[in-house]
Amino acid sequence: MYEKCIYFNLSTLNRKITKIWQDEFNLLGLSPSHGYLLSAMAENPMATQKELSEIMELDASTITRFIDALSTKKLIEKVRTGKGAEFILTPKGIATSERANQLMNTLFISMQDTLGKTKFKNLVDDLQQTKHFFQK
Amino acid sequence: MYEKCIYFNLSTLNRKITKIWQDEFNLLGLSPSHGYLLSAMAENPMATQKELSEIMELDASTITRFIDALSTKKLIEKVRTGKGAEFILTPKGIATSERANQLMNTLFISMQDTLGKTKFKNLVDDLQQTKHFFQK
DNA sequence: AAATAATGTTTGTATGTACAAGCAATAAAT
DNA sequence: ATTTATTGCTTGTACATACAAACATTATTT
Repeated sequence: MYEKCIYFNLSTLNRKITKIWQDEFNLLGLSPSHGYLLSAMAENPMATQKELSEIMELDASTITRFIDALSTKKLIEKVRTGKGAEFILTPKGIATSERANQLMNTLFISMQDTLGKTKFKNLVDDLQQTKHFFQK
Repeated sequence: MYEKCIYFNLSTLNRKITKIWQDEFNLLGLSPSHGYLLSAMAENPMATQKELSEIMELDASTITRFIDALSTKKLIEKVRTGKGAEFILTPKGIATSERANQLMNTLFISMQDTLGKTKFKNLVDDLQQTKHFFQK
C-alpha cells in the first residue's frame, strides 16, 4: 500500500535491521546504541559528550542517558572537568568495546552476504548521502 | 566514523525523515503512524486489526494502541464483533484521512524535489526490496 | 569585579514501538 | 457437550530517543 513512500519503507526497514542488531548486541549485554557509543569512546578518548553526540548524530541529552547506562555497567568512568566531562574505559569496557567492534564487522559481512556486495554498498552509500540532505 | 554501517546510516536517516514527517503531521494533530493507519483504514474498510498490522508492518499490540488513540480523538469508532473488531471512520476521520493522503503526496513531491527524481526512486525501491530480505 | 552571554550537561516528560503474558471468543477433537 | 487448541485483541512493561527547561561553568562585556 505504501510502496512508494520513503517514510514507510525506511521506518519498516529500520525496525527490521534494528531488531537484528539488537539480538546480536544483546549477547554482549548492550543495546546497539550503547555498543556504538562505547566503541566511539574507545576511538575518541578525549571527546566530550557534545562531540560524542555529533559523532553519533544523537541529541546530547540522549548521550547523557547512554553514558549513565555505561557507567552503571562499569564499562566507563566519568570524570567531570569543569564545564565538560571526560571518560575512561574500564578494562571491562575496553574488552567490551573490542567485542562490539568485532560484532559490527560480523554484521557487516553478514549483510554483505545477504544483500550482495554491490547492492549492499550502493544502499549504504545512498543512505549516507541522503542523510546529508537533511541538516540537524 | 560509521560510514559503512547500514545500521548507523539507516537509523540516522530514519530519525531525520521521521522528524520531517512528524512536523508535518503535527499540523493535522496526528503522528505520522496514526495518520498512516487512519488512511489505511479508510482504504481497507473491512480490515481487522490483524490485517491492519500486516499492512502497516507493525506489531498487533501497536495497532491496538494506535486505534485507542484514533478513537479517543473521535476519528474512528470501534465495534467489537466477536473475536475481531471493525471500524467506521467518523466524518472527522474521513476528512482527516483525506488530509493525511494529501500530506503524504506533498511530502512525496517534496522529497522528489530535494533528492532528485531518479535518485529518490532508486532509494525507495532499494529500501523496499531490501525490506523483503528480512522476514517478520 | 559584576552582569551577561555562551556553552555543556542533566532532568522531566513524552512518544513510538516491541515483547510477553493474559483474556476472550471461536473452532476442533474427543 | 466438554476439553483443548487456535486466533485475535489487550495490558503491563520496557527501551530508544527527542525536546524543553533547568543548572553549572566558563567567557565576554561593561
